[in-house]
Amino acid sequence: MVNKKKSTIKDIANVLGISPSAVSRALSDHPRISDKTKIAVRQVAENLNYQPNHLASALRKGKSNLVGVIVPRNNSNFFSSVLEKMEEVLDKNGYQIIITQSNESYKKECKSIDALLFSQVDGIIASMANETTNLEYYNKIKAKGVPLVLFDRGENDLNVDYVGIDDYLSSQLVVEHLVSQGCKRIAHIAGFSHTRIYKNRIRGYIDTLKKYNLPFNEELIIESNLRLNDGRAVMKKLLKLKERPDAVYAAGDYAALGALQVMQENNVRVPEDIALVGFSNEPFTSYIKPSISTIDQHSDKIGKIAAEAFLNRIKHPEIEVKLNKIILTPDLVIRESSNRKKFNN
Amino acid sequence: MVNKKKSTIKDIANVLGISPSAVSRALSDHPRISDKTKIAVRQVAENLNYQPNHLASALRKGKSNLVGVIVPRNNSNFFSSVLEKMEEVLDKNGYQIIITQSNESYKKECKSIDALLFSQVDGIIASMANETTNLEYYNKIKAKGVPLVLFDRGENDLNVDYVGIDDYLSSQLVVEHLVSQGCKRIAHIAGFSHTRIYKNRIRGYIDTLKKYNLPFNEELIIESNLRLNDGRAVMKKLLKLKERPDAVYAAGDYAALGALQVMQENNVRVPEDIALVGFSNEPFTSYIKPSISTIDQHSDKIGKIAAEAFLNRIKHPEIEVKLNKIILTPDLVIRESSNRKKFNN
DNA sequence: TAAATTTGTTCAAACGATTGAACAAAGATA
DNA sequence: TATCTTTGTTCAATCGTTTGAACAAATTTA
Repeated sequence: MVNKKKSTIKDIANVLGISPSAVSRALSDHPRISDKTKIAVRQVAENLNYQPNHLASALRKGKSNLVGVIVPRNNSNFFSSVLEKMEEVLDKNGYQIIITQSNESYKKECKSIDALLFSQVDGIIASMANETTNLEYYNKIKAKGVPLVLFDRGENDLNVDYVGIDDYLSSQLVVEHLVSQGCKRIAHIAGFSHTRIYKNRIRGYIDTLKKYNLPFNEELIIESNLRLNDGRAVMKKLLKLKERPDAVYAAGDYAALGALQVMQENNVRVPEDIALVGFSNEPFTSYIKPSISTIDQHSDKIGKIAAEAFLNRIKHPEIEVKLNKIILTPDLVIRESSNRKKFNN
Repeated sequence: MVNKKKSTIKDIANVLGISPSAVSRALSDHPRISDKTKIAVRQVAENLNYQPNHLASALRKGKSNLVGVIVPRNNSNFFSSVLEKMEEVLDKNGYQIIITQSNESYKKECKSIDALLFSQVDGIIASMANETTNLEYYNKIKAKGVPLVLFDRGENDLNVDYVGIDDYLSSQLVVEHLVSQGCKRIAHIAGFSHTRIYKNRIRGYIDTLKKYNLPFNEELIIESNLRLNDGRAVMKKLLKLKERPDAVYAAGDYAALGALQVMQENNVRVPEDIALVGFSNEPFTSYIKPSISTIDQHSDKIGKIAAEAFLNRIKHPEIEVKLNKIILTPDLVIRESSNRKKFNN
């Protein structure tokens, strides 16, 4: 018969006839405790199947060793890859992750923040929902003195640590590549410009067009939620233009996929008639025919750096919290959907 | 200047000149507290930006309102969809989820279990790693008296609640469908048979072949990890057989995709030369050309039912823990990769 | 040998919320 | 008016661990 009652530090103390504090110190390897006692305590702890009560120590120590992470959705490879790396780094430092999903909803995001603060997390690492424009809730985190790190989707106004890639440069890489493939009328399936990262991608797109003296055309840039169906809808509009584009740059891979489907349904050859580039390097972009060129965001690095930024804040609480941006350089992955010259590699 | 010190029940008591216990009862709407006091307490709590300390109440009450979830990986749509629904149901009942990933590794799974028990979770909902055959760690959960619910990947020997689909029936549906399409030599890219679900899929496959008097051929069934590259490798082997199969049933969508790639690279027409069916209804199966027929596992229902099974255990701890299987009926989603007759719908 | 230091341990007060029991005041009942 | 209930609150213990301070015993130093 298994004993279901959880054993405590007190039980160990009773067995050995010493005080609970001695046991506590023995378990945490306090220098003032004799080796003899330490060994005995560890032995008894093992026998009693002792499991320290995290709640009690967290309460006493004022820290839970829990880190809350908020992601818009975790079914994209980008986020699950970021999370995996984050977990790895934090785990090594004795922290555990609580993951919550905002599902791109502002309301859900607020609930997540409340839930995390309620759980007494020692910090929050978040990527903001698309919908979020009101920063009140994020300021609540700061007001509580809980370290906050943003990644991918962040807002400068919050003045906290941020990790992401250079979105402006990403667009520049994409447009320059398309230009090198001979494209002259480049359309952009954009994200909503109220979100900083999408605004930057739009800016990069427009500026680079100008740099190459290509006409910037209002009708070639359409903002959307970047889901598969948004990509489809936008592409249909683009195909209806009197003058079709000869390249499409989508600010998200799912939108790019939707666009590709519509092009294939309309017998548009990719990349010969219209070249296509996506964004995020979701795995499926390499699976399908034609494979889709895209921007790689270094998800593993982002996860690692965000976790380290948090750890740094914890280690040096004296350093004033201020905007501290870490911007990674994106990689353009050239695949079939935009490769007209057929490189030999 | 924002006050970063977190306010406690005591602070509220001080402001109002009442005792902390009165405040505690007021906040939990105790009938013996006057409405006047309740209103005043809520008012002050609001003003002080009071956030209850979950650790303290959890410690006192002996329950954390945390549920640990272990998934092999959360980058598949199946698991993220299960998780989403689980979270929804548990959230409504005041529980929060801590997600950990085993990455299909037994060692990581043990670490996850320890971490969750350490966090004093009130229960664990898990889908076992492929690698796991030793149930010692899962028994540890039971020994601690922590409710355990398994989903998708589970073991009967643990004698706990289990939610999953009927794997045997899934194979039956697939094989019958392929037979109806005129296929006679059906290969199976199988998962490792030491895992119960894959064993059942294999059994269903073999039995249904027999039912239709089709020859069962050892060389047509190959076990693997079911990743994309495994699918590729197995398909290459199958194509090298003197007598090629005319249908391939893969026990996972990624393996099916790998197989599809290899077939396309070898100019095998799908479904005309070889029909293909996958398993799990990952979104990409509907995106690609040809779209892949697959088995839908009702991920949302699984998430919901698993969460409810946990809640039920909590509500009725007196009921003896025993094997309680809930088996859902799978749906076969017929798409282009196996549809030779071209239905008109 | 007395005083100072080191070593190993215990004591008791925290951490913040909850809760059974106690109790005074107000209202109802006899 | 005396007694019983009800109402609204306080007291004090508790959950399991941590930690500053105290202290006795052993060891070193003067």
